[in-house]
Amino acid sequence: MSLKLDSTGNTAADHDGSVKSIKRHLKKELLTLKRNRILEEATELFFDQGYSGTTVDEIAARLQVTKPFIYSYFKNKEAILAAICETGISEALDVLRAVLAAKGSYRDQLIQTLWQVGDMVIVRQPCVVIYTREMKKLNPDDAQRILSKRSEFDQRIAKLIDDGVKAGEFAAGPHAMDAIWIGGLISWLPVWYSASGKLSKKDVLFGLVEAGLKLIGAGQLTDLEKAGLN
Amino acid sequence: MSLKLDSTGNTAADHDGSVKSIKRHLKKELLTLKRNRILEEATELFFDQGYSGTTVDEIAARLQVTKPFIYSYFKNKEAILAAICETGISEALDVLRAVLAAKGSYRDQLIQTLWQVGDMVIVRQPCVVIYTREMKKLNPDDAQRILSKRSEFDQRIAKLIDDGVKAGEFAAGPHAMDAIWIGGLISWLPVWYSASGKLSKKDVLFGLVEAGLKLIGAGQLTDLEKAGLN
DNA sequence: GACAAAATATACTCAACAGTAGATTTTAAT
DNA sequence: ATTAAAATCTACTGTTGAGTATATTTTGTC
Repeated sequence: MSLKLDSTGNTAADHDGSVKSIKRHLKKELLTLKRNRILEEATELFFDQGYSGTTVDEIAARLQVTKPFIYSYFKNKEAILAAICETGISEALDVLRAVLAAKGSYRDQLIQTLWQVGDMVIVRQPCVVIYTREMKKLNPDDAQRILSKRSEFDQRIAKLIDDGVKAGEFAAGPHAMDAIWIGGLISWLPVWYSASGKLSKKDVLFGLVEAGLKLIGAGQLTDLEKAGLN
Repeated sequence: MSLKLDSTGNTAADHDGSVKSIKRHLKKELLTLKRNRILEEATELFFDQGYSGTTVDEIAARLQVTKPFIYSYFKNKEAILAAICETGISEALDVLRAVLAAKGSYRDQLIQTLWQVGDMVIVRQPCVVIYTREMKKLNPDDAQRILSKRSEFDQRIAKLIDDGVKAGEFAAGPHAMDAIWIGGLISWLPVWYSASGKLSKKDVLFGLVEAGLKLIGAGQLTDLEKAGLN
């Protein structure tokens, strides 16, 4: 039958015979909703069973739908994987851009970056884990596109550190690898988070920010700064 | 034809018609050698392409051998995976036991543990990575056996910390999670190591030891201690 | 309510791959 | 040299799963 949508039901409908444009709009929304539901279920399955260990039929079954349905939204199985992998990177990049666009000291920008991106990574944990695990199974085009976003991320962090050093906010010294280390810290957050199992998201994020600051020699997190993070 | 052995050739043969027991012995050695070569190639392939992404025929081809050959050494594909996964844990446990058996202060034992186990983990990188990636594909029996070794590892570390605290060598306080954190540090070493790509094994190991010491509040690594590590 | 178009399902194809039965070669001892 | 046993291969089976051609249902429009 029809695709199993979110538990929110959404029986809502503006029933008057209103203009086409509205209907078109609704339709488009429906399409992306369905696409997203496919990605949600696929993400959960890939996360639990791995990419190769998951069949397209399984994804379909979860949605109470059949295989060709999936194939009308994605060219092939690998396209689903690519979409999932891209989600994590894209959102991280969006968050980073937003943080860097806001004004503030470099120190503040770094703190915010770690906190916000860290938060996003924890929330999108499965995407990030799937990406690191299954990267090698992407076709070259997808791999390239995603990798270039990943590079932009690293470069922006490197520039932030560089600017901060020039402005005298961070300790001078060789920072060549720091951006990579910070990227690493963030990437491995999901593992730390789920491995410990007991720490709250907030605690983990505070830990991340403090580690990041130590890494580039920007000192401890002050109580005031702590209070500013929610 | 015959199994492609190590590049060392090994045409050596004590040619005299010596006693059976020697021949028997040689034969047994050959068997384990072959088994190990299968594991070596499988490890490389699983590491690069994942477990599901690797066929038994591929493993056979690498050894210039056929599939039934493999199946005469392993019950099935999953048994190969289990053997690989077990290698990492078993060797880590061996190293840990040896370190803990040697006398020395608790502080020294911790330093040695981190250094030696860390070294082993870097060397056996692929096994460790494969284990963390493919764990879920093991059958319950294998998973249980391996997990119990993993537990013994964690418990011994926990005990080391505990003893060290009681002896006043480590800072008192809640250490409930520290063993897990240390286990985590060690587990993620391969990723840090290969991700950075530029750091030497030694540098990474020094970093590990220092992180471990900080974690349990045992202070910095002294120059003397550094000198003692090779 | 009829009809075109869109959405979704049924029922298949084809290839890849784990695992095996039985033939063939190699080894080692007499 | 002969022969039994061990080692290894050839050639197969059965299944699974990605991807698709075609039928059916649903939706929207007149």
